[in-house]
Order: sequence, then C-alpha cells, then structure tokens
Amino acid sequence: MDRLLQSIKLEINEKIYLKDPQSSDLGKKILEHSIIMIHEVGFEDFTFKKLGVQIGSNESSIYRYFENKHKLLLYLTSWYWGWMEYQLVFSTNSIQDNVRKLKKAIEITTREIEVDTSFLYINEVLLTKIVINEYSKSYLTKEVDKENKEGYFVIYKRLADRLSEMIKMVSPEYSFPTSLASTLLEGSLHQYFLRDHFTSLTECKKSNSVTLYFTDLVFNTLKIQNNG
Amino acid sequence: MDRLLQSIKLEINEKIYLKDPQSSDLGKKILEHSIIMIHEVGFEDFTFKKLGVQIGSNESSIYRYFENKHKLLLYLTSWYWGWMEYQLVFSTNSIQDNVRKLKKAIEITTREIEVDTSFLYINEVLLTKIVINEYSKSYLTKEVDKENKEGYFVIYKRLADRLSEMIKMVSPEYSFPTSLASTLLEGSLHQYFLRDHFTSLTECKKSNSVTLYFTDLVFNTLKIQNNG
DNA sequence: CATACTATGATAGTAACACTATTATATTTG
DNA sequence: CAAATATAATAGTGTTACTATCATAGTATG
Repeated sequence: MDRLLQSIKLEINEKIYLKDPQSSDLGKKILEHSIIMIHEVGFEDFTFKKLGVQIGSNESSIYRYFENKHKLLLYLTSWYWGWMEYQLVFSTNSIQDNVRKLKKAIEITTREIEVDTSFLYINEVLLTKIVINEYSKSYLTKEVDKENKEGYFVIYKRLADRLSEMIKMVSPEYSFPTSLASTLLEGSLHQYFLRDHFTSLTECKKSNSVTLYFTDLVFNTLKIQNNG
Repeated sequence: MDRLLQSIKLEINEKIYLKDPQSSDLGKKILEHSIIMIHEVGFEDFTFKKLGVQIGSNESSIYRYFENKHKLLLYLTSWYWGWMEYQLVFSTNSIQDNVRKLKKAIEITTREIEVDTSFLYINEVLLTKIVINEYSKSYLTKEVDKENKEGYFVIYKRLADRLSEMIKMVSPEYSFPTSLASTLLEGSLHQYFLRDHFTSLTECKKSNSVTLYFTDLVFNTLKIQNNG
C-alpha cells in the first residue's frame, strides 16, 4: 500500500484552510511539525508562535494557511479520517462475504497504528495519538452546528456511514446500525486512551485487544457467528 | 428521593477546591451560576471574570474557591458522577436478581435527565448537558496522569467499577467487563451528543432510545436474555 | 530585461485571558 | 469590643490570539 498512498493526495474541505498546506514547502512543514508539537505539548499549549519558532518561520506566515489552531486541528483530524477511510475501502473492497467484510472493517478501524510508513510529512503514529487525545475537542464546541453545516466533518460522517452500511448488510433487521458504528469509532479511541491513562477502566492491554473487544461486541450485538 | 437527597452532601476530593464551595453562600452561588454560564457560553468562553459580574461578586473572590476553571469543571463533573453513583446504588440496592439489577443499572446510567429536582443550587438538567459537552475536556489533558494520581477521578472510576462488578455477576466468564462499563458510560454521553448535533450518526432520537440501544448491546454482548 | 505578482518575513499593536499581590472593608465570632 | 475571617477593589504581569502594515526575496510573464 505504501507506494500507492504516496501518489495520492487526500482532499480536505477547502473551507478548513486559507491556503492549501499540501501545496507548498512551508505548508508541509506546518503539517509535519504541528503534528510533532501538538503530540508533545498537547493542543492547549500549542500555539502558532511556538510552531513558527520550531520551523524557523514566522507566526504571520502560518496564519496565511490556517485561520487559527482549531482549524488546523480540523485539518489534521480530517486527514486522519480520510486516511482511515481509504484503508477501509482498500482492504474491504474485494471481500465478497458480508460477515468477513464487516470483520475486516472492525479490524481496520480499531487496530493499533504502530509504524509510520506511507506519507512523507505526516507521522501517522503521532497523528493517531493526537486523534485519541484531541479529536473530541474539535467538535465539543459551541460552533459545532455551524461547522457541521459547512461540511467540516464530512469525512468522519462518511466513514461512519460506510461502517453502518456494512452492519446493515450483515443484519438488516438491527435497529441501531449507525449508533453501533459511531460507538465503534469513538469507543475505540476511548479504549486506547484508557489503556494509556486509566488502566483500571479497561481490559484492553495488548495490541490487538481493542479489536478483539469490539469484534466480540459487534458480532454478539448482531447475533452472528464470529468464525475466524 | 427528593427529600433524601436534599439532606445529603456529596463529598468531593478536597484537593479539587481551595475552599469548599458547599460551605458558604458565595460558594453555592459560584456552583449555581457556573453551571448556568458554562451551559450558556461553553467551557472555552467561560471565565471567572464573567462569572464574577454575573453573580455580583469579584473575580478574586472566586479564585479563593477554585485555582482555575479546570478545577471547577472537575468539581462539577465529580459532583455529577457522585450524584449518578448515588442514584445507581439507591435504585439497584434492593434488587436481588443480578440480571434485573444490571438492567436497572443500564437504565439509570443511560436515561435522559429531563427534570431538575433534588438540589437547591444545582440544576441537574444543565449539569448533565455540561457533562455531555465538556466532560472529556477534564481528562484529555497533559496533566491527566498527575491528576489521576491525586484522585481527581475516583468517583467516576468507582461508578465504572460498580457497573463492571454487576456485569461480572451476570457473566463471570466475559473477558471485558470494565471495557464494557466504560463504553456504556462514555458511549451514552456520546449518543446524546450525536442526537443533538450529528443526527445522521445515531438512531437514538426518542427519550428512551439510548437506554434501549445500550440495553440491547450489553445483553447481547453478554449473551443473556433480555426479558422485561 | 523590466515589472508585476506571490510568498514569506519582520515588526508592532490590541484586547482579552489567566492569573498574583496588595490593600480596604464588611461581617461574623469569641 | 477586639480579633478573625470573608469578600471586594484595584492594580499589575506575562501570555494568547490574533490583525495590520510594510519590507523583501523569488518567480513568472510580456
């Protein structure tokens, strides 16, 4: 998959940025180092001024790409979900059997990301940690309805919808396919957070246990057999 | 339950506050109006200065009760979870049958709070909305491990543990009782958030549908019958 | 080759925020 | 009545989150 992804540019809603960061060297530097820096100091303490110092560039130049750090977070998380969606479609496309397809989908969306591979200026391991720690903050705001209308969350919603459709294919009679899909996406991030900070609140310790937990959960909820 | 609760004071970890807000008029005013104000403007735009103006008191006086607004949020959410724990214990205590007990527990922790009743200076309806919108922000920080060690999240953890124990009583062989409990608590808040802001991501629309969704989810996951 | 355009950098400035410190005043309690 | 305590008032500091303006370097175009 590595090479294929290198030639693909994920399309992010144009309203999120002022100038496409994937279109210039400075823009790519902003993406690369904002990921490193947000991971390091957390979103609250991250500022454009600090980022400017880090990349040897000016605060005002960064403002030409993103209105504020909230928009930058929206960009990074949109990128993450787009990347996730790509992996989902790529990995499940050829699977005919609906049950095996759903199983694969759960695996893709709940697995641990441990190696940074495909993209030059995006460290997927760190970005995943940012999504675990900061994604909620991108929508738990007073502007969420306005921003949702502007389409800032379309990629995430499309991903949830794809999962929901896969659930429906397996269990057309189940009443809560979309809720289950959103529980899966959100719950998976949460279990990883608990594993790192509240170990007493989860049994997920090993690298594949979040996947095992959710596979069991979904399959039992849909009352279908989980065979290999 | 109304009268019983009026005479009970929920105990919050003393390290969260500088001076017990439940011990004075000003303290109670701070609690009462911070709930109204955080609900109104959101946690990001909420400041002690604005709160001071609202309650006709001085910013510096509020600082004598809480170090900062983060601590105040920890206080309010701890109070919420303590209240939830109280309701859980109160409502399930007398139930002998483990399955019925668990069912009641799910009902208590996932139901919609629609009326403000028991406490004079705490509006439970607004507080619930604050928890839905802001609770994650209290732990998605760089200080979470330090604060967790200080015991700032004990009440929530105790509640999750109680749920986990109830799950174990029903299904001793199930491998993820605590993960399921934390998924229930966190997932329930999330479904309510989706209902209000991302309707396309949930089937939960009516007032009892979150409870129906999670009851079905938990009972199927534990492979037990859900009879009335 | 001149010039026009674009990207970036440098500098300055503002209002609000998140406090801390100090002093004054009002209220309660012994 | 004095002492202790709670609250209010005021001022001040460093940082944040920008906005505005001007300078400069590099590139494209005619």
